[in-house]
Amino acid sequence: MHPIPMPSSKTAYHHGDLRAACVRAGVELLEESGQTALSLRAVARRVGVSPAAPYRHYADREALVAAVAAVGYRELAARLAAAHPSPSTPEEMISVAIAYVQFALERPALFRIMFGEPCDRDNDERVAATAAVSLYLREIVERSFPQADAEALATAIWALVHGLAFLHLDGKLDAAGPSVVADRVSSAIQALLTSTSRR
Amino acid sequence: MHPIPMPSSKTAYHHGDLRAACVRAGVELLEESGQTALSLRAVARRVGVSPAAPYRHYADREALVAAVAAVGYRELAARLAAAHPSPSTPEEMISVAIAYVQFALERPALFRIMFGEPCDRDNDERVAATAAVSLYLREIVERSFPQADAEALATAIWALVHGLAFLHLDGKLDAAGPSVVADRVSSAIQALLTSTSRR
DNA sequence: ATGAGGATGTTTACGGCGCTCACATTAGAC
DNA sequence: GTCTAATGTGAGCGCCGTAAACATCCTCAT
Repeated sequence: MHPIPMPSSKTAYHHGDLRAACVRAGVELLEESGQTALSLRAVARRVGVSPAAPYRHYADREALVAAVAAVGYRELAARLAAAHPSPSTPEEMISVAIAYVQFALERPALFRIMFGEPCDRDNDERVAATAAVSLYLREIVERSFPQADAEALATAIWALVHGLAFLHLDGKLDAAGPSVVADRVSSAIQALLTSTSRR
Repeated sequence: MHPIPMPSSKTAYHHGDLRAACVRAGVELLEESGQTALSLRAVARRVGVSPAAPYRHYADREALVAAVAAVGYRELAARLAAAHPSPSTPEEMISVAIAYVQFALERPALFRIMFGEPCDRDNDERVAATAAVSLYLREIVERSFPQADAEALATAIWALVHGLAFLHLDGKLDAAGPSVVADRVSSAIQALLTSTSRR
C-alpha cells in the first residue's frame, strides 16, 4: 500500500509518487515522534529517497509543513462532521466543540503544526482547508442561534473552543481523561451562555 | 546596567552574569528575528561568549526557552495589570481581555514561545509564572461576576480570549489595526454574554 | 597569604539539519 | 527512436545542539 503511486503502474518507475508519500510520512513522523521529528531529511529517509529529493516537490521545509497542516485541517473537519453531521441546536453544537478539543488532545503534534506556528498564508492548500473549517463552524452557529449576530458569535465560539484546546494542550487545564475534558468544554460554554442572565 | 552581575564587582570577573544575559539576549533575538532565531548559539554569540558557555546555566535549549517564556508570562501579567489594576465589572474585564490579545499581536514570537510549544511542565519558573496569570484572571472573573460559577466562567473567559489571540495571530481573523481587534474582542465577549437571553 | 577546589568559560569535535548545485536517470512527446 | 523536461542522486556548505577535556578565576579554610 505504501509505495504504490497511482492506479496504473506495475514496476515502481523512477520512484513512487513522492509528493503524496512525503506528506504521509510527515504525518506519521509527527505523530510518532513529535514536532521536532518532522524534518525533510527524516521524511526522505522514511520514504527511502535521497535527502534532496523532496525539494523537487516542496520549496522548503515550511512548504512540507503546510501540506501536512492541510491534511490536519481536513482530518479535523472529518472529525467534527463525525461528531454530528449537521448540528442545529446548542446541545449539538457542544458535542462538536467537544470533538474539536478531543482532536487536539488526541493528535497534539498535528494540532500544533496546524495552529502553533507562524503560518504561510500564501499556501493555497492550507488557506482552503482552514476556510472550510471556518465556514463549517460558522454554519453551525447560524443554525444553532438563528437570531444572534452570526459573525460575532461564530468568532466567539470558535475562539472559545480553540482556546480550550490550547489550554488543555499546554497543561494549563488538566485533562485527566476524555470525559473530564468533555465536561469542562460543556460547562465552559454553558457558563458563558448563562452568565448574563444572572448578572 | 547591562554587564553588572551583582552589587559588588568592578571589573567583569570571568564574564557578566551569564544566566540573566542569556535570557535577555533570547528575548531580543526572538523579537528581532522570530522564533527560529532563538538558538543557543545565537544567544551565546550575542552575549559574546563561546557556544558551550550557556550550558553552565541551562541544561539544554528547552531550558533556555522555558526561561524566556517565563519572562513573557511576567510581561503579560504586567501588561494586563497596566490595562486595569483591579477590574471588577464586565466592562473593565473586557479592557483587560483586549490587552491580552494586543500583547499577543505586538509580541507574536514571544507569545508563541509561551503557548505554542510543548511546555516543560517541570520548569519551576514557568509553572509559577503561568499560575500567576491564571490566578489573576480568576480573580478578575470573580469580582466581575460574583454570582457565577467562578471556576467554569474563568476558564471559559480565559479560553475565549486566548483563542481570539491565537486566531488573530494565525491570520484566521484579520486584524487590520488595534482598534479593529479591540472591537472584535469586545463584541465576541458580548455576543456570548448576551446570546442566551435572545434565544 | 596561600593554595585547594569548585564554579564558570573555551576549545574542539560529532552528528543532524536545511538547502544548493552539478550530475544521472527515466518518462513521455514528437 | 530521439530529445527534452521531470525527477532523483551525491557531495558539500554552514548552522545547529550537545558533549568532553581543558583553562581560568573566585572563594574560602587554613
